[in-house]
Amino acid sequence: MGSAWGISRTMAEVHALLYVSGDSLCTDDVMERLQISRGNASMSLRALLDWGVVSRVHRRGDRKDYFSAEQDVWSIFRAIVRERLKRELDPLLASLHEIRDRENEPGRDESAAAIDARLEAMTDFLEMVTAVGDRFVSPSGPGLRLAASLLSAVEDSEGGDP
Amino acid sequence: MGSAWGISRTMAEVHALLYVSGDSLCTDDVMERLQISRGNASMSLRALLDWGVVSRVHRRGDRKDYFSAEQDVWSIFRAIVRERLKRELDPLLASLHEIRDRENEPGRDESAAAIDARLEAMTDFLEMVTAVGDRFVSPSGPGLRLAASLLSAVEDSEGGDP
DNA sequence: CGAAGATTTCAAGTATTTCTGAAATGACCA
DNA sequence: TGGTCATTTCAGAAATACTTGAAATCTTCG
Repeated sequence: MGSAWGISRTMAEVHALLYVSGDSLCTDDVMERLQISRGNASMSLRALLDWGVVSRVHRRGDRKDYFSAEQDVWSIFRAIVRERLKRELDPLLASLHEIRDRENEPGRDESAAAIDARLEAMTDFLEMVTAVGDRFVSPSGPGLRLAASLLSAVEDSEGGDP
Repeated sequence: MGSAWGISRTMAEVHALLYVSGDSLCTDDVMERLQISRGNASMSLRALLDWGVVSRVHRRGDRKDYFSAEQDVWSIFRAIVRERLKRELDPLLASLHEIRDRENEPGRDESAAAIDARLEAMTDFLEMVTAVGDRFVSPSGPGLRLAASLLSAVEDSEGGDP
């Protein structure tokens, strides 16, 4: 699956394998199917666990760990959005806040005020995006699904080309 | 600005410089401010033009090209979403279609059918996401802004913790 | 047309990320 | 408790991605 998902190629391959196969596979299965090293398989699986799109499964009478991928595409999508919001927006907002706090000191002239205005426009916007995103990404509630219904409704009601 | 935007660090820096400064700057300004090579500056600016978040400005009586960043945060966001949909979802969907076309040949057994079902679930989902995304990313129409109003309304009407 | 100045391209170098494989750690059972 | 098998870690190797700088190309003006 696309390598440009904000995750490494191998991680994407491992997820694709688990999702498509539908089964739970153990580390050795993954290594063999994808021809990757044990360490790589282990790290990729752990990362997928952290993303919440893969879960560990124990088989009775077997000491190995097995892994299976979440099968609901909505859950997968939510997990991906959640993780990417966290990784991409949060650090950016943190930096913007830091800058804002630092800026309230010296002799402020006209152009500094204009700069601040632009930074604030960006900050406010990203805070709004984060707030909306968090709402739909939260594990409980109608969340993203409801959002999509609304968006689809808008799409349908707009008719053809204007 | 965050380096994890799906674009390179330098490109992000160039955009941040142009956005924050508010002015139009020429290649040499960018090189000097960010201490980067001419080639790098040129390539980054071109990429930003491709993304549609920076535009070329000509000053009469001056042969140099000047560049200025889009100032409307909504437009910036739309451009980023548009480009990322194109780069991340489109290739993925293309692969899925290719697989689907290839799969309709040999002796199909039970597990092959199950695999196809999963691939189709994913394909359908991504097509839906693309369709909704395209609608809101399209240059004309209320687009994303309307979407956000709707999403905000939902957010507000949900009240506090259930 | 030709010179001057600006931009783009690209091979080579540098930096960053990812992968490997073996050693260390952990888990279970007799 | 010690042995066996599975998992995790991590330093170095390999693969990617980014940057540079100079040559090639393009544009404008005299």
